[in-house]
Amino acid sequence: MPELPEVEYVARQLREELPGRRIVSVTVGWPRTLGGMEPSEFVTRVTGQVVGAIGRRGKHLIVELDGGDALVIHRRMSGNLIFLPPEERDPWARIVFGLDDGRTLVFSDPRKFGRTLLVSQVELSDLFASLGPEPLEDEFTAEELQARLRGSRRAIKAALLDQSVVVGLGNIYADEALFRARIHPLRPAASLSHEEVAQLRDAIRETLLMGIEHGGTTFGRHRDVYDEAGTNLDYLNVYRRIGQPCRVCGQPIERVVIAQRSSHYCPHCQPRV
DNA sequence: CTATAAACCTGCTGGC
DNA sequence: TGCCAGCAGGTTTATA
Repeated sequence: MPELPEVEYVARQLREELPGRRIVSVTVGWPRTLGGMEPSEFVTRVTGQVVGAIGRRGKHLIVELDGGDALVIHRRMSGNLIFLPPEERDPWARIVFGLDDGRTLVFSDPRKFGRTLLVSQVELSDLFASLGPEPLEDEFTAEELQARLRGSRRAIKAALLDQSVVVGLGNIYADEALFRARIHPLRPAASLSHEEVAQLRDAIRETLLMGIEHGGTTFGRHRDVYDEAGTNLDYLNVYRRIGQPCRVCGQPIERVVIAQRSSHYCPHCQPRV
């Protein structure tokens, strides 16, 4: 579920809560969430650590620990990081962190696709080695994007989902950005003019910023750390609006499958030519 | 390089 | 009401 806006929103919240807090207990409810590390090693290396800076790279949330290691959390499809109210239990708790202020932070993940990895600094950079530019940073220019699309004949939608082209976009925001740029999702990536790439670059940034502003898109399970849903669903133009009238021209929104994912677009505003 | 399918998992919705 | 098919915010790996 979570794409860049949902991860960034939660990162900002954790930045207000976690730095300086000591992790006093760790419980592993689903070992595979650790991505191969033995639960005993994870618990040993995390327990007693003091949280440092909170970061984000693409859809990965980074929690620095004072010993030099870092927790890298990827929520994948259904994961949430939530402060669990006292005396409440979460049926989907995969990892539970007890803090020195008495609170409990839970990695809650019904579908179990999410990952909470403990990595050294070296492992961290290896993990991110093949990731593309951050779309909200200055490095993400139209020239940079065009360079990464050059020579690619696959559908632009598929290219936008590829985290080595640009990080942070998922199925919702890729569709929304293409609508905002008025580009059909099946257009071959390298067929976009420089003008169109420039529009797309701007559209990506605006779409993501809007998502962050609204606390992310919730149509299913996305919640922030206080268990609140985001409101960005109300502002979407095409995603999950099949058959409904385009907010710009009134034509019904259509669906096509690209890279095994539902893609939503307006046939009038986003011409195939 | 590109495309496609399957795998990893559980839960919700809609149709009959 | 009950059951089943289909679908869901992501990523990796295998196969053609």
